[in-house]
Amino acid sequence: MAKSEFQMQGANKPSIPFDLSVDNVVFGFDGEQLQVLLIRRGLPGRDMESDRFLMAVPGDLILPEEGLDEAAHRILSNLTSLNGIFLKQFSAFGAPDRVFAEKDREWLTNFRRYPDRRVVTIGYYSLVSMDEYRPTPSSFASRAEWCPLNEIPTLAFDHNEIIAAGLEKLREDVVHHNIIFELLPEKFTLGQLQRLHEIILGKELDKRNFRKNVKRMTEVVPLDEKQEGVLHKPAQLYTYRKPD
Amino acid sequence: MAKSEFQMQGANKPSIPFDLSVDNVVFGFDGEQLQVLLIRRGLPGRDMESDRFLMAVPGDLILPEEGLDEAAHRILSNLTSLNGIFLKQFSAFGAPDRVFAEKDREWLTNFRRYPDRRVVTIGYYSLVSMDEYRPTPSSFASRAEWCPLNEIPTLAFDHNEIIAAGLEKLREDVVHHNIIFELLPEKFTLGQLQRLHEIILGKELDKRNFRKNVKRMTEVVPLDEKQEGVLHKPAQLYTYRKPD
DNA sequence: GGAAATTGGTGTACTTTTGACACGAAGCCC
DNA sequence: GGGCTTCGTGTCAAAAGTACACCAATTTCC
Repeated sequence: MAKSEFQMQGANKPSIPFDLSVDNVVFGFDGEQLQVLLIRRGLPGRDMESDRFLMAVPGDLILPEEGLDEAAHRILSNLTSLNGIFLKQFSAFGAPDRVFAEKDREWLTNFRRYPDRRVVTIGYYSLVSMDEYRPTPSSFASRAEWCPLNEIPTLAFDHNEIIAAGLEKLREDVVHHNIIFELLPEKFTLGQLQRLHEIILGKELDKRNFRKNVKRMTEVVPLDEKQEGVLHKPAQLYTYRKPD
Repeated sequence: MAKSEFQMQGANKPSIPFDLSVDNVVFGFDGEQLQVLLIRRGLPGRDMESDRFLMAVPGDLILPEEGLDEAAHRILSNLTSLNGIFLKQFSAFGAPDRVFAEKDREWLTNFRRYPDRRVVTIGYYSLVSMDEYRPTPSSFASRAEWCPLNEIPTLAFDHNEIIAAGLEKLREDVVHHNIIFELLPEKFTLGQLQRLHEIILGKELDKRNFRKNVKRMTEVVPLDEKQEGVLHKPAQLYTYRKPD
């Protein structure tokens, strides 16, 4: 029927196809500060010392037959060996020139089959406790390292922007979705919980008021255990029980 | 350099390219209920009565050189003549088979150059006052109509899901981002504002408490005007002044 | 064994916000 | 003028938020 009429109207001009990718902003917490998981691109065991390519958030192209969430998990697992962690889609990034800066050209031509293709990426963020998940690089990651939020260098593509947007979304979600517990070890102290809130929200909180509020949350339950191996009074340990 | 090595590792398997689209969930409010803008697909002035194709949310493929937000505005404008309205990206939808249901096959083969291509779509939602924006169909929309939220038929692709997800996001944003004023005419009464909240949130609110809260919002300012042409006591009109 | 250093853990008084609740006023229609 | 409809207002009690200071438990160092 009217195919040609519609083509004239712009309904299907796109002839240059898109590539689609996923980028994972993984936040980690070590009890002190908030960090982001970055990879150094290269070959594992070979380009360990190379800084020829910019660091990046772990991300890659989506395969033709996988869903978005599925891709995010696979790619994170491929590059960093982190499996089964919480990942949440937060935004798509699609500026037409987002991968075409000069700084990214060499990498693209070496590592992508179609280096001139526009790439739209779906951003996911994640939270993990740094104690419980140790990333180890593989695939095209020669290294996978935690980097403190305020020491992030210039990254590949628009990854600095993506991290900023992920952090903003994280802040929103922490307040409204109890998402913060994904970032803590299974057993945690109220001190850790409070420090984490303070770091994510970027402001200090009153200890007594904070604890008053936590005690009102029935999901946070005290354990029969205390902290060990610390150089001060050991704290009560708590855990988070997900509501049904 | 190592291109072939990486290809072996799956870094760039995708050979089937993706198409990328935008879908706009436009919510409208008429003072009574919440509606969604749907298009009937066909040729304007020709397929007016045809129900051969399912209705859909206004969406289309992104052009090779336009940004995502840009695409969303262009497409909405093309299909419905709605210009310059608030649009906010809320989620990407990328199930591998999302456009391949039987119900959608005929349309795809007629209207898309590559009907077998996987299509990932970026969802945007929008709010408009139905008084101020009257959609008129064009491009491949033969009609553009408001449809009450609870009367939405089975739509094309996964558009029913997209609307549901958009509504959920809208609910979140209404509470935290003063987004609700995009949906009201420039001048509105507190009664309208309250009804709109009630409809979006799906619960009743106490009138006096509601007004107490609104009066604490400095962005909502009373005008020197009253409602006219209503068959009861006319209400004070207010307007919303965006903060800097 | 005692002092210093460090973080853990607790309660009270005040202010602000939330939530429940009922009735007269203003305008239209007849 | 009576009936209908929506507008517009205040109070009280309960809950939540905020500001604030000290002793306790443990390790380390002497």
